[in-house]
Amino acid sequence: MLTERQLLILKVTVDDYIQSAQPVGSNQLSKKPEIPFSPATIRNEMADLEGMGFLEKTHTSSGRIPSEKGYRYYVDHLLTPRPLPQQDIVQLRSIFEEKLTETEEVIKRSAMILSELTNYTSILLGPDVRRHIVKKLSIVPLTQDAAVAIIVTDSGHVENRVFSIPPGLNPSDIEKMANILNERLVGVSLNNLHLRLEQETLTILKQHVERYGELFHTFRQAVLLPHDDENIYYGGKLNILKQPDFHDLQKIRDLMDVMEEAKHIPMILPVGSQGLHIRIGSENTLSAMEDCSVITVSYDIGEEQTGSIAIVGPKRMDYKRIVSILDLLSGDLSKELTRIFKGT
Amino acid sequence: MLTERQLLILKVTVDDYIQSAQPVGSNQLSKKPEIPFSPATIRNEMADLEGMGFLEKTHTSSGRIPSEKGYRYYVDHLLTPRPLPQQDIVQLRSIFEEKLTETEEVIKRSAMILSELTNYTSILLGPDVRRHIVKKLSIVPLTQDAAVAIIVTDSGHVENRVFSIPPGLNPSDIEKMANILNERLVGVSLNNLHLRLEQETLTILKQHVERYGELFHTFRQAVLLPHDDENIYYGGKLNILKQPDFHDLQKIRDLMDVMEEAKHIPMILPVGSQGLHIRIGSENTLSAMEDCSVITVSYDIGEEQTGSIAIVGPKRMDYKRIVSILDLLSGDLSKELTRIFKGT
DNA sequence: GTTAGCACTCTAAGTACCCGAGTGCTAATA
DNA sequence: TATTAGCACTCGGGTACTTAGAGTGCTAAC
Repeated sequence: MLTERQLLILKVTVDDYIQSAQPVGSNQLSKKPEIPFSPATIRNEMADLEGMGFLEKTHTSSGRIPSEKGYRYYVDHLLTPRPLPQQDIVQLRSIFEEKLTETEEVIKRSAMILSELTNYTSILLGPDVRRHIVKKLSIVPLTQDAAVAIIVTDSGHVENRVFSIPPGLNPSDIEKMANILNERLVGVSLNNLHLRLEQETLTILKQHVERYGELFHTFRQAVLLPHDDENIYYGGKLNILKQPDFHDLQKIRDLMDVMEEAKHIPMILPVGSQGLHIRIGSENTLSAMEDCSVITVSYDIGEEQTGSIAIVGPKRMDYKRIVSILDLLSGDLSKELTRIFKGT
Repeated sequence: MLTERQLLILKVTVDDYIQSAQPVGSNQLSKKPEIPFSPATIRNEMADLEGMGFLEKTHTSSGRIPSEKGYRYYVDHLLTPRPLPQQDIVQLRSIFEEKLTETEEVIKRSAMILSELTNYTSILLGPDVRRHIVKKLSIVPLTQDAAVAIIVTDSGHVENRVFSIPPGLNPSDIEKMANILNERLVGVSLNNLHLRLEQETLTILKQHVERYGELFHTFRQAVLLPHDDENIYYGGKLNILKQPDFHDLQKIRDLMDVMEEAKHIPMILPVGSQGLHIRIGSENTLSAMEDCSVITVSYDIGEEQTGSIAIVGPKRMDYKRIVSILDLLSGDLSKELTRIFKGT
């Protein structure tokens, strides 16, 4: 459908615009060594490309900029991932320099380095805590009527929440309850915790603990409240302000707002999907992101768990570079986190 | 030094500018009901006030805006705190609507409501975790060579960190160590933890635990790494983008950068000081904040602990309102958090 | 002491103008 | 027939000029 020459011109146009942020004209292009045609020829081809919807003009006599369709074609067919410069690789690997022992620390660091390296905003999603397995459960009394419940998972993650104790309860009952819970709930995933709580544990509690009802109720409440935003990590939130593509303060505000809101995260990062994905402009479901492109990639922890990484930038994003970076990081991160998780 | 009339004109000028963000002219002022003088008289007085450095002009024939000295005089002598509208009080008190059991939750909620109510950015500092008292200490083994150390404090705060276990260590030694640590360290403040660790605990460990050296070292490392940024809470970080006073993207970036950086927080929030403080423009130590005013207030938790609240906005900030809000919140927060802390 | 009047100043908005980069089309060229 | 040179045309952005309006400082009258 597209001739060789059109492909070449499309590619160079997109590359140039990504680099310069300025509409690309035929004269400019003709000066490039890889383009041996005259400006007039280029004009003809560009007109065709515009007719087919790959390029656009900002006004009647301006150079061309890629349309969303143009970007889409570019990333689908014209992206030749070049190897990352050694310096970038070094910086990226510096994430793992000091052997960190906590998944969380590694992910935090990744978010930071990633944003430094790309100048865009990075969003990392940690492994789904709800699939972790309970390793230990304790209840530590604080005062007469409050205690803190602590759940340690196999990944080293610690969930804790304060809950109130019904007044006048026998302290030994709390201990009893903790023991029973430990016996019954170790080995269960956080996901299934509330199910198990109600099924098995309740009947046993009934037999051993006085006034189990109130205690159980308030404990259950505490344990179930989900901290859904606690495994989202950001890097370079302010990098948006660096992009010349964003000047409208209102739009910047909307964009930053949307990104920080935990409930929007599933719309940005496709939680389930494997591999690398690119969403350009209006391909994003959120209207505040219609001027952005998002590149996402998943990574693995052990055999079962996954997390994901997103880079949010302008449509005029350096796709080549970001894809290379995310490819590399996804692999490295999988290895490192699997190592930590398995405790090698 | 200043005549009654000058005081009145200064006050009304500042009030008007705070409200409108536009330079205030003599005609405008003369139309206000509280100002019974002619524009010419006002011009004369304003010229005097400018001569004394309380007012400024943006250009030769513009109206006046307050200088920093003008704001300073205004907040020191002309601030007549009017009672807060009922609606604001209701919204503010909604923080405590659902009886939250955790200090952290209450502070988070305060930060949010505060930013909604003021349209500025709020920064809240929780009580200094290092003064909390160890209530319980556990070590939960995760894998062959990693365990998580958990410290519960009297406030219900839970610190946890993964540390690595020297290979080939006898698991029972870890248990022994946990027991010894618990015996010796419960009741000690986090502040003194490392001191006690080295003094008392070490000698006892020596006697009971084989290869205590490595284990102790890696545990100590884990426990001491301070998470200094974990008790800073923000509300309305993006409110800066709403202010007409801020249009320079570079300055906005610098400002947001500075505020997010935990190490700058002591410069913004005077940690030790009691009561309410206002810092205007260049009175702030950080140059990125030279166009901002910061109002801070402290609050108490129990008899010993304190936290602080800061509101960051433009110099043209609604001082009256913010002072009233912070006054009220500081009291309410002290009461509520003391209640939670004491476990009443 | 206060105020009306007036000449003056400066900004912001509007208009006119030109320059340059870029285009589309036509006709000449290889 | 595909490519290119030539040319008229378009449009944004910069510069210069004008005008309206809000505000000032000063002087003289009240």
